[in-house]
Amino acid sequence: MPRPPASDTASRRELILDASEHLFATQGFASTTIKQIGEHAGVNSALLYYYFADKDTLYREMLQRLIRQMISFGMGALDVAEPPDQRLEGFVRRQAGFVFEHPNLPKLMVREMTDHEGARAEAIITELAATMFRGLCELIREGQRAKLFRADLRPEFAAISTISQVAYFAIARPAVGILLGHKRGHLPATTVTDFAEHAAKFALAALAPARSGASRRKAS
Amino acid sequence: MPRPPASDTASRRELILDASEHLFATQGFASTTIKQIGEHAGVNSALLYYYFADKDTLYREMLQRLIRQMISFGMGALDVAEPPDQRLEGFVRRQAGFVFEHPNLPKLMVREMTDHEGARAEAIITELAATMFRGLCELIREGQRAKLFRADLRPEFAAISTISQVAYFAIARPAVGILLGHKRGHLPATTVTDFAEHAAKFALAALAPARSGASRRKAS
DNA sequence: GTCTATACGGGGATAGAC
DNA sequence: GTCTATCCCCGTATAGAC
Repeated sequence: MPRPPASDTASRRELILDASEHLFATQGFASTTIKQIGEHAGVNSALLYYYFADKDTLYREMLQRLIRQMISFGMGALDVAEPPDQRLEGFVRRQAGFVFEHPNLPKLMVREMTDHEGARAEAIITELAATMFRGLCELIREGQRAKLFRADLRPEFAAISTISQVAYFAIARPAVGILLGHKRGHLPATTVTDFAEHAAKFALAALAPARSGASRRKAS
Repeated sequence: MPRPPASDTASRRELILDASEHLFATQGFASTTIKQIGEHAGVNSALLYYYFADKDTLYREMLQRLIRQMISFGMGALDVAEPPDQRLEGFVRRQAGFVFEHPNLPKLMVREMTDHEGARAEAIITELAATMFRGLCELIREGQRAKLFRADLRPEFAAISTISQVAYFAIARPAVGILLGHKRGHLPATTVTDFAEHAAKFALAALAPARSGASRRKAS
């Protein structure tokens, strides 16, 4: 029974995926070398070719693993029994939580877009469209039917605007720090949570009916 | 495709910058080779080393040229004699116009963020912060003082939320196409302009006072 | 399964002719 | 200023020992 040393519970394969996720995210596909990944994972670089056909296959498997995680996490905020406005607020918070706990995700997604026009991630994005994005659009439609949200916004566009705030903040984080007047690279942790709260509020305000008769609890 | 043989007007140097802008934006720094740039520019690749010290210097000069263009363009929407809400709407439209006419810009900015945490673009982003971003924040503050905008949003955060919509749409364009249910890569041109209009409306709705009636806000 | 050693090609950069 | 030719490193991927 081939058992790795007690120190690493994770299989070598998982270690390789972990290391490649980090390196591909921070350096990009082309700049990351097989040898670097092996070094980071603590295995010999030739071993990568035992588990994965080539560099590209390794990349795809890594990406798929990560996005699956995000989808299951994001759906958790949509599948709850709460009114649409609360669910939307919860979704934005949850999006922020995930993105800032997994900074690799926005980086990798963005690289996909710019490097290949999303070609390598098409299947995954389609999955995303059918689950999380569709759920968010439905939520907005539901709020519109309930007169909680204004009806003169296209739900899909409103969904993109909602998502975009936290997504952009995460992607452009280094620039955001500078824009907000901080020293390079060091954005206080409170700013991040503050912005998540702001983003939820901003989206809800934009969606609120022009005549603000509708119920706005939030008496905290 | 290579440019036509050196038309007298554009210097070889400019041709090289043009080609590198396109290639760095679409392929990234590491994946773009000196030889490709030379080919695209219609000059011999060794000539790049006559005009630029090395690949990195070429990259920086290219980036600086592009961002200067954007700043001067963006400021045009802020320096007009109109009420804040109209100026904000104009700004978003102009941002969209520039970004979709210069698709290289969002790609390069995003690469900067992910590749080097913005390190190579720090000076330029600082410039951006001091001009365009500051202008946008001022605009929002002015609207707040004039009671046109709600006062319980941090101007800097509201500015980021405003910018983020179009920026994210441009960055994630391939994914956005899929999310909206189109065939891969082919987002109708009308969708782009429609979204720009939506983004301006969304931001103005979010900034609109909750209800001008005398309801006093709780201090939070 | 995991390692050592190496082939093979490609890319950045330089020398030097014109 | 612009080109031809070339050096040399480094990265992917494979062969094969253990």
